[in-house]
Amino acid sequence: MDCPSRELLDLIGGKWAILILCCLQQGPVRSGELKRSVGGISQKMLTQTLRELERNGLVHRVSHPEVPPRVEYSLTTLGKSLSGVARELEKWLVEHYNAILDHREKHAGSIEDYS
Amino acid sequence: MDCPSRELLDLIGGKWAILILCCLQQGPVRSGELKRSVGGISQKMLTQTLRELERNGLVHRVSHPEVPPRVEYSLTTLGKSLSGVARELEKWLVEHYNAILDHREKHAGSIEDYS
DNA sequence: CGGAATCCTATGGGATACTG
DNA sequence: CAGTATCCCATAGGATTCCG
Repeated sequence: MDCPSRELLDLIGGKWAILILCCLQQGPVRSGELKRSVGGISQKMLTQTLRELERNGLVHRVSHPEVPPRVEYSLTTLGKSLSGVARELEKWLVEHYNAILDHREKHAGSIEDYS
Repeated sequence: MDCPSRELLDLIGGKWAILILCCLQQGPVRSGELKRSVGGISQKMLTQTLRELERNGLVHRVSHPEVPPRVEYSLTTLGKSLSGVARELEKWLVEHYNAILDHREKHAGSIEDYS
């Protein structure tokens, strides 16, 4: 079974990629601010995830040769189009999240209770 | 930063969930056949993922009281609607996958090469 | 045949300290 | 300030075996 969706999930399925993409939707953001606005992300994962996004052409990195250093990240065209997809995901979830929660509750404990 | 997309990824971000949902799109499939048609999945992950999908109301499980046992899985209404979202993901990916691959190649080795 | 129960490893990800 | 380098752990997931 080959299902391209899987590939996409490899791109954005990590714990932080989507959050970062969301944070970049408003325009260029510099590293430190990005870290704060994502919230809870470690320095390591911030860099690592950004490198990955960069490698896939979703995020653009600009390093200003100043001191102290200043680095800004922004979405590429490709990244913007992907964040559009992310909004589709959001949309689906907010529409159906209650249904999921409801089902979980009904299912809590019982095994014989199908819907 | 809260981004509902993340929640959805928790639902289907695993290694197998999407594949299973795809395999169920054609209609009810029994366990063994599902395992074969997914390909490469272990017994453990098959059951585990199905239980999770079931728990979230995406998949429906019917056990026929026969011997040898026969169990069939199918998509619920919710599951079907989700697999629709999956197709959106697919669509995006097939449209942009080459762009991603191209970018990766250009990026291979160079760090200073932005797009 | 469908699945539960173990055991085990690979790795995603966190905390921390150090550099330019 | 931005990033790298370690160290460490929790857990996702694979292989295998046993049960109705």
